[in-house]
Amino acid sequence: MIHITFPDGSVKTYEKGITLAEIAQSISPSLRKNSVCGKVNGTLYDLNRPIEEDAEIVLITKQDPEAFCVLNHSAAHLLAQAVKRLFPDARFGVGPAIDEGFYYDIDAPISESDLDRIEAEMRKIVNEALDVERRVVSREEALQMFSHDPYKLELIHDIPEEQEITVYTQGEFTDLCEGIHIGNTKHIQHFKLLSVAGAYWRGKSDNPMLTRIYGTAHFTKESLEQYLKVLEERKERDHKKLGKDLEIFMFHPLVGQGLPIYLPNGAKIRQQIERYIVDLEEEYGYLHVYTPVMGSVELYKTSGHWEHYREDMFAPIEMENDALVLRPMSCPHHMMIYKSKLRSYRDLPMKLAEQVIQHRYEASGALNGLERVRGMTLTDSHMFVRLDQIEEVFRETLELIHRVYQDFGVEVDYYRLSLRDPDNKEKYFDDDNMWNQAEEMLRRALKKNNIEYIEAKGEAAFYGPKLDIQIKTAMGHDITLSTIQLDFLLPERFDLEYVNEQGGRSRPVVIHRGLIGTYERFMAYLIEMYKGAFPLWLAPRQVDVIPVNPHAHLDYAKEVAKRLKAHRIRYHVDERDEKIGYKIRESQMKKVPYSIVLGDKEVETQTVTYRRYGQKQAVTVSIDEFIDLLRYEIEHKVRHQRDEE
RNA sequence: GCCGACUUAGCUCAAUCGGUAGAGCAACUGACUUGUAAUCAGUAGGUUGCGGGUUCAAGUCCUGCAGUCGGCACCA
Repeated sequence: MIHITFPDGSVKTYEKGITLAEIAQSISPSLRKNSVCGKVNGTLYDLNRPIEEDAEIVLITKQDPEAFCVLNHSAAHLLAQAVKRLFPDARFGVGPAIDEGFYYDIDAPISESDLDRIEAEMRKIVNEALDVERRVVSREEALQMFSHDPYKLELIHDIPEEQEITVYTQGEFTDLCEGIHIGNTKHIQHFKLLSVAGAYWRGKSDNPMLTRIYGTAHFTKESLEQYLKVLEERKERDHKKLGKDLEIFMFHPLVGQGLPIYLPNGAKIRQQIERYIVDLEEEYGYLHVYTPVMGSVELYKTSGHWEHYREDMFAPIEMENDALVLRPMSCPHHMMIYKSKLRSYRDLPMKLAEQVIQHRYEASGALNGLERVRGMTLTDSHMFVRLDQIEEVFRETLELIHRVYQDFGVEVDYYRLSLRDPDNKEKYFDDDNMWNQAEEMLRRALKKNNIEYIEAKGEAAFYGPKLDIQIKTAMGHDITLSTIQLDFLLPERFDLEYVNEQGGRSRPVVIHRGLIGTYERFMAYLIEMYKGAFPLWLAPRQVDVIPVNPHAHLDYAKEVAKRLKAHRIRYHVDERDEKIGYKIRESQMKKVPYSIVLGDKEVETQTVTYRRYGQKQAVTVSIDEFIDLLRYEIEHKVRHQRDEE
C-alpha cells in the first residue's frame, strides 16, 4: 500500500501501482473525464502511469494551461502517425506543442494539398481509439527501434547518459518522447491542420530542411471554432491589407524590394508620430542632429560593424578616393559628433537624437510588409554618460519609454535582458571583463527599477548587452519595440574621452536607445493594434464634413470647415451629389473618426450633427462644443472603443 | 537565402476537361437633389506578373525569372 497526499492535505491509501486515472475515478467519474495528466511529487505523470511509492499528487484538468499543451503534443503524435501511414518513407524530426497549437517536422514530400487527406487519416486514428502507452527503454533498445530514422538517432545520441529514455506507443506507431500524453487517441476530437512550411533541422541553416506541418487542437468544438475565428480576424487586421485599403503605404517592384512608399495618409500619420517624438525628446533634454545617409567603409571598420554586419549592408559604392556605404545605423556618425570637440564631465550626459534614415540589406525571405524592410527610419539616440550616471539615465529612459507606451496604448509583453553567448567568440566582442561589468550594471539598474525580466543568451549586440522591451502584435508576432543598450566598446573604438574633475581624461559610456523602433515597424504595429481606426490625434483625416444637400448646404459646410481649419483639424468636405447613406458609409469604411452631417436643421441652429466612427448614434452640438470635443480628444490622445466590440 | 503556395481590370474575385477573358465595387458621363452603411442608367477599363516551350488552340499544361504571402534561418 502507498499513501497519496492530495493538494488539500488529505491523505488516502491505495494499492501500489495505482494510476492517476484510477485515483481520479475513485473520487468522481467526472473528475476522471476532466483530467488530462497530473503531477506526482512534482514530476509530470501520464494518467495511466503507475505510481510506485508514497506521493503528493496534483491532477491537471482541461481548464489548466498545461492541459492544452498536453493535448496539442498528443495531436502532434497523431499527425505523425497519420503521415507515417500515408507516407511510409517519412522520417521524423521533432513535434512539440506551441503557444497556439502544435507542429511536427517531417522529412517527406508533403504539400498543402495533402493536408486534407492527412487530417482524414488522423480522424480515422481517433476513431480507432488507440491507447497511448509510455515505456522506458534502454539506450541500445532505443537506437535499435529508430535505426531507420537518422533524425531520431541524432536526438537519442544527445540525451544525457543519466537521463531515462522513454517512448510512447499508439497502435503501430511509436515515437521517441518525454511526454506527457493524453491516454487515448479518442480524446483528440477537435483539431485542424493549418499550414505547411519549411524548417531547418534543429534550427541550423546548414542542416537539411524538413517540412513543418502546423495545426491546433482544442478540448471543445467551440474553443476550436473560436480560435479559427481569431485567425480570420487577424487576416482582417493585417497591416498589409489595411495599408492598402486605407491607402497608407505601398511597395512596387520597380522601386525596389523592401523599400516602402508612404502615401499621403501614411505620411500624415507618420508626421504626427514624428512631431510627438521629437517634442517629447526635446522635453527630456535630447539634442537633435542630422547626419548623412551614407558613411565611408572606413567609418564602419572603425566601429566594428563592417566586420560583423558586412553581409547585411548594401554593397559599397566605390568612388574616386573613397568607398561609401548606405549606412545601416547611425552610431558611428554620432560618435563623430561627440568627438568633434573636447568634452568636460560637466557636459555629460549628452543625449544625441535623430530620426535616422538607414538601409539594411535584409534577406529577401525576411521582408514582410512594413514590419521588416530594407529602407527605414529609426528613432535613434546615443547617450554619452559617465559611469556614475548610467543608472539615472537608464531610469529616465525607461520613464520616457513608458510614457510613449501610455500615449499610444502599447502593452509590454515582457522585458528581456539580452546577453551574449560567451561560447560564440565570433559574434561578440571578446572581452570578458567588459561584458561582465556591463551585464551586472544592467541587472542592477533593472532591479532598482523593479522591472521583472527574463535573461536571453545570444541576443546581445556585438558591442554590449541590452534591455529589449518585447511586444506582442495583434497578429501574434513577438517584436522588439524599444531597446536600451550598454556599450563600452564603441567609446573605446572611437577613443572617446572627457576631462574629469581631476583634470585627467576618462572614457564615457554610450547608451544606445531605440524608442519605438523604426517608424515602419511601429506603423505596422499601430495599424494592427488600432485595426486601422487611428485615434483622433493620429488620424490622417479627422472629420468628414457631409452636407445633406450639396447645393443647399454647401455654404454652411464650408463655414464649418473654415472653423475646423482654424483649429488645425484635418477635414474633408464631401461635395458629391450622393445620398447621405452613401457618404456616411464611405466615411465609416475609411475609418474617419468623425462624420458630421449638415442640413437645414444645423444651418438654422448653427450646430453640427456628428457620428463617431464605429458608433451608431448621432449627436447634435454647437460648432464650438464640437471643436472643444475634438481638441480635448486630440490633446489627451483618447483611444476609442467601437460599439460592436 | 531556404521550403511551400500564390500572381487575371485601380480593388475584391469568376472563367467546367486546354476551346470567343467575365462580374461587383471604384473611375468617367448623365439623370435624380438627397437626413446617417451602397439611387438609377450608360461609358471606358486586359499583352491574364515577365520570358520561353508543348499544342490546331494556353489564364488553364511544362519551364526559367521576378514579386508577394506563410514559415525557417537572419535581425546592429
